[in-house]
Amino acid sequence: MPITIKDVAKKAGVSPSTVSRVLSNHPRISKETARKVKTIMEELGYHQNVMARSLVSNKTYTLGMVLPRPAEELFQNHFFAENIRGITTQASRNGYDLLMTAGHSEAEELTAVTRLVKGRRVDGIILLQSRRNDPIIAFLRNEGFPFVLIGHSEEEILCVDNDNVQAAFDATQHLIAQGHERIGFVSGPPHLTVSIDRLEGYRKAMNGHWLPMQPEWIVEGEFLQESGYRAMSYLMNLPERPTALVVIDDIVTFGILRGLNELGYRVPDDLSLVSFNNIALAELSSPPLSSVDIGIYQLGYMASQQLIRAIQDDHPLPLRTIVPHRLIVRESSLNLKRNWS
Amino acid sequence: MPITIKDVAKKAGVSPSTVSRVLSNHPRISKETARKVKTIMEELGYHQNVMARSLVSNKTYTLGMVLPRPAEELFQNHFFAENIRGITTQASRNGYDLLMTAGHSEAEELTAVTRLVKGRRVDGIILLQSRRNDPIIAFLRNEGFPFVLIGHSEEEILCVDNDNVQAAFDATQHLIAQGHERIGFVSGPPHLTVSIDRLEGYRKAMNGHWLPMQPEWIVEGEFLQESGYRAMSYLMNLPERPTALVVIDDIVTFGILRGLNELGYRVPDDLSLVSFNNIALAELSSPPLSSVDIGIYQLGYMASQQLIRAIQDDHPLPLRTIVPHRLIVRESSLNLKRNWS
DNA sequence: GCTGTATCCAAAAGCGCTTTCAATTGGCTT
DNA sequence: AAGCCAATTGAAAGCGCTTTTGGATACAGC
Repeated sequence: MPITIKDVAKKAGVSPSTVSRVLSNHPRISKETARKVKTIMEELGYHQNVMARSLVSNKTYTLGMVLPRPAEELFQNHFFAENIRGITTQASRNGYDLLMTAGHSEAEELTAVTRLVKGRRVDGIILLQSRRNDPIIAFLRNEGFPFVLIGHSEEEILCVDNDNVQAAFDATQHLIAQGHERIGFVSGPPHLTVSIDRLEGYRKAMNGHWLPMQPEWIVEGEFLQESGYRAMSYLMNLPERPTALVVIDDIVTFGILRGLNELGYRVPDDLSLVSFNNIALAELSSPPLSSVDIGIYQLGYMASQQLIRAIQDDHPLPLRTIVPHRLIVRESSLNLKRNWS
Repeated sequence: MPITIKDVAKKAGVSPSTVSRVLSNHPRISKETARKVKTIMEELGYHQNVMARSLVSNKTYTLGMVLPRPAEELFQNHFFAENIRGITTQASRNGYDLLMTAGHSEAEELTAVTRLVKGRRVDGIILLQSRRNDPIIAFLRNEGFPFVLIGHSEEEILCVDNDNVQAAFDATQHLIAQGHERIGFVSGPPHLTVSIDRLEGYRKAMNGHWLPMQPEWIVEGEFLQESGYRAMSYLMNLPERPTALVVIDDIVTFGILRGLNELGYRVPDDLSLVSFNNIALAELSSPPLSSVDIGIYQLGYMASQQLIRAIQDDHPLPLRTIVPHRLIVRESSLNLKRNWS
């Protein structure tokens, strides 16, 4: 039988309401009473029943999240783990926990979110991926329920994202600074905003330096190793091939790297490479990859923060939060002789 | 104002208790009434308030978990993501959700767990790592609160783990089958059970085939790339060096691989490698690594399952669940000429 | 016709907490 | 001394649900 505020109240010789007020640091309670009650709580080992509090206050101090379905494994894993870390850190700093639920199909995901929202299980929802016309977003908007999207959206919703145009611009700029003039771009699926934005950043940088852009230097693919492999063999067989590549994702670069290895080309001597996301592996590959760190931890951190703000005050927030990126230069894009220590 | 069972009851012309019974599929309710009530619930868009139910039934249908603090990044990320996937899949299949909370120090972790347990926030706890004399384990045992540990423990608690002796035996056996006789073992920190167990498996396999074991072929280190690098340079400088290695962790193998690369050795021709955990990267490296898949997803899955069983029925369960491993043979241990397709 | 026994449902208590409303006190003013 | 205000606390209602208890109805057996 757990200890309740009644037990504390009785022992302290006050009413349950007083104990409750002590719990929530109510201002109109005398210091003396507060201290006395707190002592008794310690003594009795009292702990607040969260459910009961939630029921009456209609607040759960919990953020909800639907587990993303397995997608591009490697990046996803890294992204997911880092992201969660950011989310929970900021959440727990504000007294919130994170509730996760799984959905193995789009329909199930919606059901799960509905259950969380309608069942008053959480105070807000964090969304990790958005599809076009996402029914979950539609549902949440319709309910007027607080939520934040980590990623890009055209819609008028709270979201946290990177400036991908600028990121690609920076990456390209870096290659240009290393003396490259023939720079290619290995993109992802062309309908994704991230592909579009990064391509634009690449274009901007190239144009800014009056560098020619051959259409055949721009290749589209998936976020897969194979895509990189294929792009590599295509590009290296061009009569006038690029000396450097900006690549949409580290995974794709691994494919390129593997292909180059097989063909006996060396990185960065024969081809310099810069890609995106700076997964842990980027540092471990040989040579280590230059990569744009998109601040995954911070994406989670900011999302959590913005969501909690949205929950707590009704002031309209700036809808879009941009998390800064950072180009991490490693050997794959350095115009130096390799220098293994 | 959300719709409650009272609203449903009124509209259906029954009492709230009847609605409640319909919700929980109480047997003593007529099919007809049940159908009628369910129709009304649909109509009104009723959803059960989870908090209220939890309050009275003293069940939350939630499992709790403390986020591991950042450790060996790469493996952790992979492990964590896969693990969570396993946990939530099985949990949601049983109508449970997963609540995560963060602790940035050991003390904070304990506080967090206390809050979950004493605040009746969750029905059980999943622990991801165990230290010697883990205060969290002590606390949970003391409370008699259901929990499961993913990993090894000497104590009499519910846990889910691999058979690491057998796994190492299999890995070594495989190398022997490939014709190797001089096989080394690159271990992890010597006080960890996982290191001890895997070393034992290696020994068993070697002894089983009457193969000599040089003490200098056994090297201890950390779960770090650098450890592999160092082990490699040590081993390759031995007068009688091994032709194959069993390595405690894929990350360590990456270090070995990098070192070998620098020195111009080739894998598997000059040195064959088998390691553990089969992280996503193992497949992507060149050459792809042979690795023992320890079934991370299933570790989570089983942990979730065992915990829910422990929560739901009081029957004593088998304390230890062993998740099967599987050796994935890739090029790093194949005694063939490399054959890139 | 009366009791027995199923079956189905309603009434009401209560889970542990917050919060409104009112009561009590002591110190000040007039 | 009466009145008033502020500060502090208590009583009680109620959040939405489950569950116990018992009432109503129907039908069988005596």
